[in-house]
Amino acid sequence: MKKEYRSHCPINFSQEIFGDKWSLLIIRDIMFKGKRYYGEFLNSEEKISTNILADRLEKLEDNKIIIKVSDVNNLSKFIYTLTDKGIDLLPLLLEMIVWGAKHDKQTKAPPEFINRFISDKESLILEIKKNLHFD
Amino acid sequence: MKKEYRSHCPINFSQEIFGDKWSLLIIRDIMFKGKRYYGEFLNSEEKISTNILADRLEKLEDNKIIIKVSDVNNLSKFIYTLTDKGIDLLPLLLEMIVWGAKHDKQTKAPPEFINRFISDKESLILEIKKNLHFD
DNA sequence: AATATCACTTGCATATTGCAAGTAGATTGT
DNA sequence: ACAATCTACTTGCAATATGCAAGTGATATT
Repeated sequence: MKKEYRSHCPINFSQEIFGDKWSLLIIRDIMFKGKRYYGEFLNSEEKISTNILADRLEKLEDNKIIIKVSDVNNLSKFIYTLTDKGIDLLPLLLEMIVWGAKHDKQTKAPPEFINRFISDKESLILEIKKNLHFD
Repeated sequence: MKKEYRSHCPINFSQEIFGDKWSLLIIRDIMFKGKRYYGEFLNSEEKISTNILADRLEKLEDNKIIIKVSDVNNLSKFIYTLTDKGIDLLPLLLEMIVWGAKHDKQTKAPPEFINRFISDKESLILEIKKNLHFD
C-alpha cells in the first residue's frame, strides 16, 4: 500500500495527490460551500459520478487531506471534513480562483471576493479558516 | 473545436485546463528550470512519455499558456515559452511549492527558497518574472 | 412491516495513459 | 556529397482510468 512518488519535487508531489479533474472540486465544496455529505458532493454543479466520488474521497482520506466520521445524528451518514493538511490548501485554492477568474471571460467568481483577496489576503484567509471549524 | 466547460467556477475552469499529472510540470520546467525545448522536457526527472508530452504541449498552446516558435539558430528545433497567462500561474505554483514542501517529509524544495517566499513573496515573484523575459 | 434514504459497489463501454518503436526533416561529420 | 545523428514528433497497442446505469445493504421513516 506504500506510495512511490515519481519525484519529490513539491509541485510533482502536490500533483500526484490532487492533480486530477475532481479532487480539488471536492475540497472546494467543503472549504467554500460548507458541504459535508456524500450526497451533497454528488449534487455539485459539475456532476461527478458516484464511483469516481467514492474513489476520490478514499484517496483524499488516504492522503490525510480529509477525515471521515459518522454522523451522530444519523448513523447511515458520514461527515467529511478537512484536516489541517487540507486547510493548508486554502492559499493555493485562492490563487487558483484569482487565476481562473482573470482568464475566464465567463467566470462566476464574485468580483468582490477577488478584490478582497487581492487587497487583503490575510484577513480573508483567516475568516475562511474560522468558518471551517464547526467542531 | 470549441471547448465546453463543466462549469465556470474558477477552480473548475483552472482544473479543466491544467488539472492533470503533467501540465504543471512542463510549466514548472519553463518557469523555474529555464527549459525551452521538447527534448529538455522529455529529460525531466519524472520521465514523461513522448506522446503525452506532445499532447500536453499542444493543449497548453491551445489554451494560450505557452507559445511555440521555431528556433532561428536551428530550424529543426522549437522554443516553447510562457505567455502572460502562463506567467500568471506563478503565485499559484509558489503556493503549491509551499504546500508540497511542508507536507512531504522527503521534499527536495530548498528551505531557503520556501523561507524567502514566506517572508518576502512579492520580491521573489518579481525576480522570477524578470528572468522569464529573454525576448 | 413496508418504503425510502444514504453511501456506496459492480458491470461494462469508452477514453486516456504509457511504453516501445517508427518517421520525416534538419544538422553534423567526413 | 553522403551517411549518421539529432530533433520533434507519430503510431500501435496494452493497461489503466473514467463515466454511465443499475444494484446492494444498512439505517431511517411512515
